[in-house]
Amino acid sequence: MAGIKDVARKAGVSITTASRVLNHVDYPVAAATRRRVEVAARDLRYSPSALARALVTRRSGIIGVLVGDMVDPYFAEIARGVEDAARRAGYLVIVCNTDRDPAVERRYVETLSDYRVDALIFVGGERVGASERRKLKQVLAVAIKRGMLAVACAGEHAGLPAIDIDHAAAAHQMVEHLLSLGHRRIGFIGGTADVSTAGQRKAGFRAAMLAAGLEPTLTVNGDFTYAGGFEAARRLLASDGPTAIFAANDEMALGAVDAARMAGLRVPEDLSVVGFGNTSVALRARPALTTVSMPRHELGVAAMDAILAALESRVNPVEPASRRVSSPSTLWCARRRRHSRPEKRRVSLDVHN
Amino acid sequence: MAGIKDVARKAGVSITTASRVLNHVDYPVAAATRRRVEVAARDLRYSPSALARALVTRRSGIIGVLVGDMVDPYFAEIARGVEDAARRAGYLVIVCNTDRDPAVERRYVETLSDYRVDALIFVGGERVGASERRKLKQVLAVAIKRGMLAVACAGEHAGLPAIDIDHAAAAHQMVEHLLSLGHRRIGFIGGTADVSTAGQRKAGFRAAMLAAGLEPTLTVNGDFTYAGGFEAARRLLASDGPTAIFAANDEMALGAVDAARMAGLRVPEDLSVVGFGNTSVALRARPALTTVSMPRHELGVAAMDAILAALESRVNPVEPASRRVSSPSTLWCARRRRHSRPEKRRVSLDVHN
DNA sequence: TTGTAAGCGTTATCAT
DNA sequence: ATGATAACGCTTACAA
Repeated sequence: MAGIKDVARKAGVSITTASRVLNHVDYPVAAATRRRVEVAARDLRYSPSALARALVTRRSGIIGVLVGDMVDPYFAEIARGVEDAARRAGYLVIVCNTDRDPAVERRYVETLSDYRVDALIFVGGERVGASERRKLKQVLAVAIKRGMLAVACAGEHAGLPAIDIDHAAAAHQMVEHLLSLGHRRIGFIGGTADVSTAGQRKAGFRAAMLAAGLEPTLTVNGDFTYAGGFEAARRLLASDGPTAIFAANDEMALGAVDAARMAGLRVPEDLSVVGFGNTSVALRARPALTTVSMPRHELGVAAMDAILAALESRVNPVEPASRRVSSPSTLWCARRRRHSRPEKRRVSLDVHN
Repeated sequence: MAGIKDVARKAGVSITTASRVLNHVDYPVAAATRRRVEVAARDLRYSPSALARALVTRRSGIIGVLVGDMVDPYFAEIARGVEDAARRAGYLVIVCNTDRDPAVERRYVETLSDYRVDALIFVGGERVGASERRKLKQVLAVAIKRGMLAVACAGEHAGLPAIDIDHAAAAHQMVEHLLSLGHRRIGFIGGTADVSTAGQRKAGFRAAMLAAGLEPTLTVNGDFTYAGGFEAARRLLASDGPTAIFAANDEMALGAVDAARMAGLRVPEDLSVVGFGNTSVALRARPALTTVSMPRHELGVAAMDAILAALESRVNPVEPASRRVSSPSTLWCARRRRHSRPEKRRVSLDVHN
């Protein structure tokens, strides 16, 4: 394996000079010398040891991404965004599947720490309450104190600064959309209490209803599953017939659609059902679901960009300096009638601290 | 950041001794000394530099996985299998999205090579014909000569040994299944010619038909898309009505189903349609599609296991020694009639060279 | 413009 | 059972 030493020898220069030609594009080196080194490197198929380089520069050029499960498109799309942004900047991405297990997360954080990854990105909200969380936070705190960067993306995680859409604002928008369609009796199917984003969505729903002078009383909690949505909708429809149901995620919305049909209602003629997340399953449903679009790919890109910015300026992203990023969330509206165009509204994307 | 030096000092021993305690579990070290080192390491939160270690041991503990697009569940499931197996063995996985672009692949191979990853796993078949392929092969050849391991998984790639199901055998099985159902006029919708596995599937179809004394004349080529399957099926149905259609992938099979319905045929009563790949879209279709099950997760695991075995014995997986692995492919049969159980048949999984 | 030499944090080879 | 010390391949003051 040809090293820089070989290149230097073949070019008849010192290792230092070779290094300068190979790395610092701007460093003053005689044109002839530069040429010789470049030729030598090519001839020898010089492959710089990123390991050795990382050891001395204290920059590995590797980013660790922790996802629940990369097979889940939700995580995959975000991870892909991270990877795209990473590649553009010359970084590599290590993907870790944690299955949301805090113990696994902790072990990964330790290992990635050993590899001196430049940053950690936790994708998706954490499941709160687990006692293992404490250990994870500790390990993470140590890693961060040692200079490692870490952010959460699309969900809260270990109290890290988070790159996320504003779930409350997005939910707010969706309610306004329903209101503009003439709906007044709007039901809400929330998620489980242990997921922070679920609470934010519900808060947005309530705020929008109250702002319109309506009581947000028709709310039931689901568990993010199709079955949970089905059951929750059944309850909502039994009690006091809403004309629209807003589910905190698409899966539950789909369950609600079927529950409505089971109850003899036509969707969307008799009942409007909207979701959150614009997952592929929602788009393929018939009729397609109106849903809050989460720009997952862009969120991944934004997370990586935040890391990049911090890496370059050596500013910890925890600092207020880098709180805002640009990508918007949109409302993805299924065509309710022929010829109507999908509607889009902007919702700001923030870095929460 | 506490290094081994700090641990050694705090424990009052030499770096060598500290290293021995920390790594070689079996090396003879006085119990008391061992204890002191362990305590020191814990107190200092010693984080061994995997980089430094990799530099000297020439083993990075990192595996590079190249996929077309990690958002595609096809790739994601295989990559997840790789990651699962890697984690068990203490390896980390760098995931690279190539979008099947040979130029991107080449750059990734170079970069991963610089990072001295222990092995490369190319997931999914390559698109042949591109001129960039030559360069890729060259770069790869150099990397391999330098000791890097490389295999292909679920498709051929750069002539590398491949961990894959036997596509021809699987297709053969599927045809036999259709024959056992009484079908004689069986149509086949192939994939594009530039994908090697497509050719293998068609070969399996032909062989099975001929073995049954039937002429495999009803074959049309598609392009792996829903639309392609639709059009191909239209042609098949127009010419000479088959009672069953076997598509080289699920997407095309779905297109065929709709084409049949458009032609006034009931599926599966009037026409049986089967696919290949048991992708989620096939399983969610109504009625669910009978399809050849590709054990994607297991393929990923098998690929990683092959790498692991070679890594431990320092045997290049190209050698005939490690050609066979165990996981089987199965035929996933949708329930055609009530109460009938999904049927499973085994198809061997081989490492092709 | 170029070179010398001191690390970066480990492991590994000899000694003792 | 334990310890110097030389690599590993590179970057980077500091000189010249």
